[in-house]
Amino acid sequence: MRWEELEQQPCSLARTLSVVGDRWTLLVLRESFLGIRRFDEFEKRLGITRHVLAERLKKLVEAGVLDKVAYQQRPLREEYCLSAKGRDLYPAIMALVHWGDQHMSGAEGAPIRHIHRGCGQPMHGVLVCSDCGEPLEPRDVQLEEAPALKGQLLPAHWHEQQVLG
Amino acid sequence: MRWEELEQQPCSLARTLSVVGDRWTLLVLRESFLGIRRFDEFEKRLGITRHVLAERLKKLVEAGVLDKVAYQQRPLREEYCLSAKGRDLYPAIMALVHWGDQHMSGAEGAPIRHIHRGCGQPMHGVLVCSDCGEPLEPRDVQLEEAPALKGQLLPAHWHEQQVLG
DNA sequence: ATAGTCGGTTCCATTTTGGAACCTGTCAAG
DNA sequence: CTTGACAGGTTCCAAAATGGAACCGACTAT
Repeated sequence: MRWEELEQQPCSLARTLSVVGDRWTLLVLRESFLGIRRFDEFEKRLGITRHVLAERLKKLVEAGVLDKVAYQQRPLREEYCLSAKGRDLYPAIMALVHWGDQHMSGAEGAPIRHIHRGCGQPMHGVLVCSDCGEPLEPRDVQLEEAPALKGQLLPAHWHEQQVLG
Repeated sequence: MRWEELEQQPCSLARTLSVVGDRWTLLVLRESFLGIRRFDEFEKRLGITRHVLAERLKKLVEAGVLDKVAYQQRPLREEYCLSAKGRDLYPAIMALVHWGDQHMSGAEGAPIRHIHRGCGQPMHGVLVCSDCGEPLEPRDVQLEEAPALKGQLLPAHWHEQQVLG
């Protein structure tokens, strides 16, 4: 499988990774969530090369994750703003950040604390079932292939295994 | 910034990406969550080259995300099992999958449906506040740099902006 | 003796990245 | 009216990562 094929794969993870699955893209989006919108600000804050930054921004715009919006004419200057589709990546980014907080922090603890304005407390994101609200454990989630893909996605005998923690 | 420096950065997202932030690693972990454990199974199901697969598995073992466990002697054969640290990536992977389900599915809908065994319903993961249980919106989360890093992580005037959706 | 299995390693051509220099409009200062 | 600065790129080359295929080593099965 090569990279261009990822988007075509019948797997939502692969399809997501075809948009955000590389080294720099998620860091660009982190900056977007912090309010960074301009080329040179991304460049300064990330230390990314201009070449790669231009390419990533272009891809994110093509994917509809960022919108290119003019903020002045003469000379034309545009900035990159999160679209609704881009903002929907927030849970994924928070989940990755929380894993880093848990498993990759030194003795000093997490670099950034998150305070929920609703309740005023330090917090982290917890993934729960959209139906019953219980925290999700891998073992509690049963997978069902879409009818058209029966037998193509899950390993043989998947239903007999208790593999997920 | 080059890639080896990522792990050293005072940012939990960058640190997480130093482990799982490349094209193939998350797909390897997807297979792990489906119960795949052996080299040749990863290879067959992913279409990854043996070269890259060997390197990714080695990195994941070094990072403590997978454990290398012998399943036979003579000849020694080992398989790669998710550790607790690896299983903690489940929320992040589910969040990425859900984004793909929402934004990258064609007319046929999501390739895989998730049923919560607890409540028996089709569901997806929702990220909620660990303290009050409300769904998380970017605008509701206030960021505070750790004392030692004051002024180094957030953009100037971050607190004056309403940027996040 | 021969073939097959599993888990790799080696080699080379192609792609992607890092790093620096250069380009294009526009304004502002000297 | 020349010089410099600024924002947002593009171009070029060397270095690193990847894809693809072949090879290897320890064993087992026929």
